[in-house]
Amino acid sequence: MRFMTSLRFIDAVAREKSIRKAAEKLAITSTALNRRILQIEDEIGQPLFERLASGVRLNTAGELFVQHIRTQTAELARVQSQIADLSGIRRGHVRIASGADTMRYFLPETVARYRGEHPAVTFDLVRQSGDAAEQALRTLEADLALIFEPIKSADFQTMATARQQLYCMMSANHPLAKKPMIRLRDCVGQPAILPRADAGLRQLLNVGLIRRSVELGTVIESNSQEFLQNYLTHEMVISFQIPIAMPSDQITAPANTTAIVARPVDLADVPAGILHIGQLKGRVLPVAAAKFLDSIITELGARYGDDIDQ
Amino acid sequence: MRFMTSLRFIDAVAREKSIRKAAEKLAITSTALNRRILQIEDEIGQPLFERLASGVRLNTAGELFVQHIRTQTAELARVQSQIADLSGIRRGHVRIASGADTMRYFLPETVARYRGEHPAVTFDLVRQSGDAAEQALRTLEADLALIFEPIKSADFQTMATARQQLYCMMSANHPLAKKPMIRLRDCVGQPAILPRADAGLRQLLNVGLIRRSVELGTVIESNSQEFLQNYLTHEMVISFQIPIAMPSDQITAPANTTAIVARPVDLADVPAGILHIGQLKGRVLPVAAAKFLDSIITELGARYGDDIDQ
DNA sequence: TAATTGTGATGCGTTTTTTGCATCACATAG
DNA sequence: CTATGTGATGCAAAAAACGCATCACAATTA
Repeated sequence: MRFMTSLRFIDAVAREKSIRKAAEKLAITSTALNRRILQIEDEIGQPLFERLASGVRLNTAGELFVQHIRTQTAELARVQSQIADLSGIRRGHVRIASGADTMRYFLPETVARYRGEHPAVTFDLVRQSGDAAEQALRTLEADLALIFEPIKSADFQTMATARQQLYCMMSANHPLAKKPMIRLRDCVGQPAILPRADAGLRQLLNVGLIRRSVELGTVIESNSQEFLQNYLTHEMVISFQIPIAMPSDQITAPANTTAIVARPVDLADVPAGILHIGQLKGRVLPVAAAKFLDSIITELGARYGDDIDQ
Repeated sequence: MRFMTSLRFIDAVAREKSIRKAAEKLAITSTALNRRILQIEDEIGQPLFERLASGVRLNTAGELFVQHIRTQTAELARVQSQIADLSGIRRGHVRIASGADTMRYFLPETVARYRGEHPAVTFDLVRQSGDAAEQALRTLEADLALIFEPIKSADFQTMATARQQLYCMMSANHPLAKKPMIRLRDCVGQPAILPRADAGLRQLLNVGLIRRSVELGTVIESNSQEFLQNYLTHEMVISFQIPIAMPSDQITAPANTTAIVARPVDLADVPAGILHIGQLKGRVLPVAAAKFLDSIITELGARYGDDIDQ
């Protein structure tokens, strides 16, 4: 959209905090970009940026204006999506910010099913921490966020939730694999490989560990789900996971049929965590995003039945 | 604002329903305007207008897009107003749609007082019927509307009301001027000069006349308050008015001290009408408009005390 | 029926705006 | 003090927007 160019540029400068850096990203010269900014500032009647030796920074007026730019951009996307929807084929672009949990199996499957019905809809899937995902909603870089546990922002509007019980993951040969249900006291001193502290799962687990005064032998911390999962085949360690991040056969499989097994952790030790699916409060989503949200809710319903909530 | 040009142009074409007519109003050639529209349509990916032999008309996509343009324009004005407000001096522009009643004395006085405090704020005051005023709010051509009686649209958000008793106006020599309170039966067959049917006052009066089975000798109808008022000095006729449309001395003055006198109509015959002050539902007003609304409410409170409501 | 009027679309030369290069002025870090 | 980064600015080239003349089409009028 040509008429949005100047606004897009200002947003870019605000994000980069530097005209030259933003210019490079936008593939224009800094002079052209600088002039566009000066022109808008002239039209507004006062500067939007403070000029520092290290670059630029939004002043109060700039904050207001950039906020306006972002909502306007999102609104335009919504209207375009709505217009495209008139022609029958659903078009559009859906931007999702989510933790790693749902990126493994849930989102690939759900997105694939949706794209099967609406091939003209494209997706952005950004894996990030819960805090970052909430921030992405606020800056309108994302339409939807899927966050496992704690929701911190009052701007987050939960559209659906799913209760997720904690599971203990280990090699099928692991002694604990014989137990159908894991108590935290069984894990005392067990070598463990855990997600990093910014993951909702880790925070949930920590609460349980403190409550039961259990200490694990944490040998590795990683924010890579792939690493956590694959490491289990190489060393006798335990890990933890929630169902939505596990392939469907792993939960139900009896011992010794798969290399890695999952055993539920007693809810008395660690209560079920909540996976929140939501958007920015008060925002009207583009058609494609709204429909995909329906799709997510349907899929959660099919998987977890009573454990989901709208 | 330069980046709004194309959008403003499209809005103009939508209103004029003709590219050439809009071009004339915008002081450009029809070719330039036509090309801008074609360009936007190209970017959107589908036409916004139907081309007819008599001009153009918005299609469904166009309706959506123009709605977006109008809200964005209003939003931009709000943000600009907010930014200007940062610098201390309150700037901005307030657009008011109102019936004739408040245009006589109330708005001139209230606007003057407000501009005394905030000289940088400018005003548009459009006198129109209640229906037209509601329409102006919807198309975002007005920020505030003052409407005496019936509110028809669900999009109208009442921010304040003032009860207004009907008054009978006449020359001080008129026989009815001797009565301190007018009953409708006193008016049977009286030559009267009334506002036209689209005025809220007329509708209110009609209900009373029908209920009491009274017929007036309606000799003149006019939508000009000036005419109604001034005609009373030339012929022995009665007219009707609400307090807000009368100079302050006319209500209280005893007979024979002014040429024209006002006498209240018994509330048992004609109930008090409601003056509604409101905005488009859900809209966030620019700073200047919001503050002026406060000013209106304050002024109403000072004049009518208990008879106002928020 | 034919002429006229009014509509939006388009080719082309002109004007205006935007862009990029080179450079300046300034602040900060080494 | 020098080196390196920043945003601002003069000037010429490139790009976009504009206006004129004209076309094609439809509706209205004679």
